[in-house]
Amino acid sequence: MATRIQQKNTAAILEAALDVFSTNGFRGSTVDQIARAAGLSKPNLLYYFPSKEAIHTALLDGLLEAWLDPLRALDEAGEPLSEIVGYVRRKLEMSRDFPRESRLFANEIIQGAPRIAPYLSGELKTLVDEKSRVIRRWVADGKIAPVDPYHLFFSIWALTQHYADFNVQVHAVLGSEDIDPYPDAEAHLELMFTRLLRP
Amino acid sequence: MATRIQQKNTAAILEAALDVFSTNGFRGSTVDQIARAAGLSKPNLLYYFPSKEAIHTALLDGLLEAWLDPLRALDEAGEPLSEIVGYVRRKLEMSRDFPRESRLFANEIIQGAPRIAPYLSGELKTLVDEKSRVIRRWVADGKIAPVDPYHLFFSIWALTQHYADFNVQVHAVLGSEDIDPYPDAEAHLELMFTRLLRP
Amino acid sequence: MATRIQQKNTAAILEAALDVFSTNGFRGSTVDQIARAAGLSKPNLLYYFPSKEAIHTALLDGLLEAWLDPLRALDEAGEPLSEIVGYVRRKLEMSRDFPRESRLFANEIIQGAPRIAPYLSGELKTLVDEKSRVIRRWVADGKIAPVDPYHLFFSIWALTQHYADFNVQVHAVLGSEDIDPYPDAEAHLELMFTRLLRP
Amino acid sequence: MATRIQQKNTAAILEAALDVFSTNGFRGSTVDQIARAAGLSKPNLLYYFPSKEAIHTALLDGLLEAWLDPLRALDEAGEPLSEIVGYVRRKLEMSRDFPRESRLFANEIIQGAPRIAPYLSGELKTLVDEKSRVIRRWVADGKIAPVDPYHLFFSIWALTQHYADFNVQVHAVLGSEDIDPYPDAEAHLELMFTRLLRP
DNA sequence: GATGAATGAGCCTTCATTCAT
DNA sequence: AATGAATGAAGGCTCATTCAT
Repeated sequence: MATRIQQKNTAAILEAALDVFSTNGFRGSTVDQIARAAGLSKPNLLYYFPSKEAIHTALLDGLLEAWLDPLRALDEAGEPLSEIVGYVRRKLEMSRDFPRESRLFANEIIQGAPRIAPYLSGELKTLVDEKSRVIRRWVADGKIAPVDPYHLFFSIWALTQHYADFNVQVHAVLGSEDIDPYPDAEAHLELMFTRLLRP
Repeated sequence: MATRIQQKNTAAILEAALDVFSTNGFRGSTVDQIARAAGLSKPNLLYYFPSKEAIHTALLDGLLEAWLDPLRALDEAGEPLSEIVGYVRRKLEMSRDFPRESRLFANEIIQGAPRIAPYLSGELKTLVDEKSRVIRRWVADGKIAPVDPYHLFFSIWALTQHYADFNVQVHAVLGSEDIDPYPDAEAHLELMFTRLLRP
Repeated sequence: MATRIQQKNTAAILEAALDVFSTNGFRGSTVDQIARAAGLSKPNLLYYFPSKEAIHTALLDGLLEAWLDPLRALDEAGEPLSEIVGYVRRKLEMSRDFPRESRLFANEIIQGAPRIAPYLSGELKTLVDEKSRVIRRWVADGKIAPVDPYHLFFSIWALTQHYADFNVQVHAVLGSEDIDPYPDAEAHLELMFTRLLRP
Repeated sequence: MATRIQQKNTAAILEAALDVFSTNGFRGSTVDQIARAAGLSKPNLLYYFPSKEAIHTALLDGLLEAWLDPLRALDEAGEPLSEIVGYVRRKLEMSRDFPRESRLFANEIIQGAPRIAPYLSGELKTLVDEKSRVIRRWVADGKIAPVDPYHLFFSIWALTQHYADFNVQVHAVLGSEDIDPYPDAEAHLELMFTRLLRP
């Protein structure tokens, strides 16, 4: 059972590591950076996690655990269009509220998914296949316009995660750090998917 | 004036570096890796480029130079919808034909654009602003449905680059390395933007 | 006065340390290994012994104390040949019953005796010199064949300790872990020294 | 093909490493020590050998290669007693001329032979078994006194290597660093084996 | 007596870069 | 134009020891 201090420090480390890993990638990050950000000495940090890799793994594990929740919530029994738009909205909220997690994930994928390949073709694919069947049924039933479910999901992921992963570019184009792009993004994405899918 | 050998080696280095940097990121790549991939010794490589950073910069400079071409080609005088869909198609082709360049760019942006921030708020923003005015005019003229030009561009970038940057995930979901996602992707994206923009 | 627990823990530490030091050497052993083997936490172990070095010293002190007993027992008044063969037998029994102690000692000597040099040229040499005089007297009296006492002792130590120190090699050559080499060893050594010394 | 400098530095490293490893054991030795002893910087040393382990392995490989030569030379066709005494003499010469190699080997064996166990039950045992058959034949033919060949070899190894491995103790007992124990040792060992084996 | 927490020093190794040829 | 040799500066990790409770 973890003591108070353990909980506090473990949390501080993961928080710091998320910051560091998500902006610098795994190899670009140093244990020292993380330790400093967590307010610990390097050996003290390694007292809680056996290695740099272990911290990264812990972070990814925690992330992947929650990563699919928005998709899981897509309900076959619901109204098709609003179910899908709801999924888009939830994904966009995740980008807004957990941009570092999104970048951590993006870093992994772009670099060839060395650590999470099994997850992609395992859990992820299984769930996507399951929900794809739902989409196909809705299409077959004429409840939404015909669409390739896989590419539908790719669209949703691409469009929502973009606001987290490419956030620097988004702000550069919008012309200011202070503009919150999410309200407009939400309206825009809702429009896109509504137009695409309305039967 | 560059000799034949100089040209050949410089090209080999940039080709090798693109491979290495795009999959490992800047810090994750070593000069040794690049030298080996280029078939040169490490000191010889550094005879052509003064530093690791310089190779990376050269690569980015070359990339950014061409990066905006598809957007530049968007012609105010053309037919609005097919101009935009044409832009989407060109960007998607770039993802298909130059996925490493796309990942190189993505790596930079995700990591906070330390080296290309000026480009983003300079050249890029200028061009985007210019083309945004075109979009707005088309909207004002009733030639396309109302849309926020910035978020329109974000959509195009997100959707097209996704197939290059997240290619590992795309293939994992599709279930095979051998499937070419681009034909379906093109149809899907064309549909999306047509539905979105048709007045 | 040491409590029951103190005695128990001190003993457990020394027992564990003997195990660890004798197979890994001083530098090759870690306090953690010893603590784990003793069933104690690291700080608790250091409550009983102030340092790693102190444990090692305690072990060596205890060992050296008993190390010379077999030689001390060599009795001038006894029958020369059987006195010497008796000494050989006792040393061989020590190898059989206390192989770890033998390896601890061997490790020290091989590495230049950094910690026990004084003992070697002190206690050990004094006793060896004393017993050498006995041997020389027996030779002079024609009770055993002429032999250099120093090299006689070297022979005895080398031959008997070999079965403890090189035990891995002995078993590899004999072809099995399960063979007990000591009965044959004893016969062999008795033969060697009898043949050597019989007048 | 190795250049002049390579040969020189590789040799210097192995020489230095032999010194350091044979007195401190593997774990007790640091790359820094070896580098300093070889007159190189630490990274420069690692330019020649990829790791500390590799240096150690190179040393052991070279050693084991030559380690069995004296035994291989034991000739079935020769005069039995002088063949065996000749073997003893050659082993003793190796102790005198290559004491560090002997201690390197001893360190390995005492610590459980983690790196050379295969050698012991492979090459070594094979050769020992072969030569044991020779010994047994000589015994059967009445050319030497009955003796267990395995324990005969153990005796030879123990007695000869002792002068290298326990050399500190030998000198402490003899009372001076300046005494050369080998002449007396040779006479003593010759006597031992002659008495033991003369039919 | 005992333990969770912490750390300074050190160790092996990597790497971008420089030097000499 | 090319390469073998060399190095300073880090980086990940270990470890004996100390601190606080």
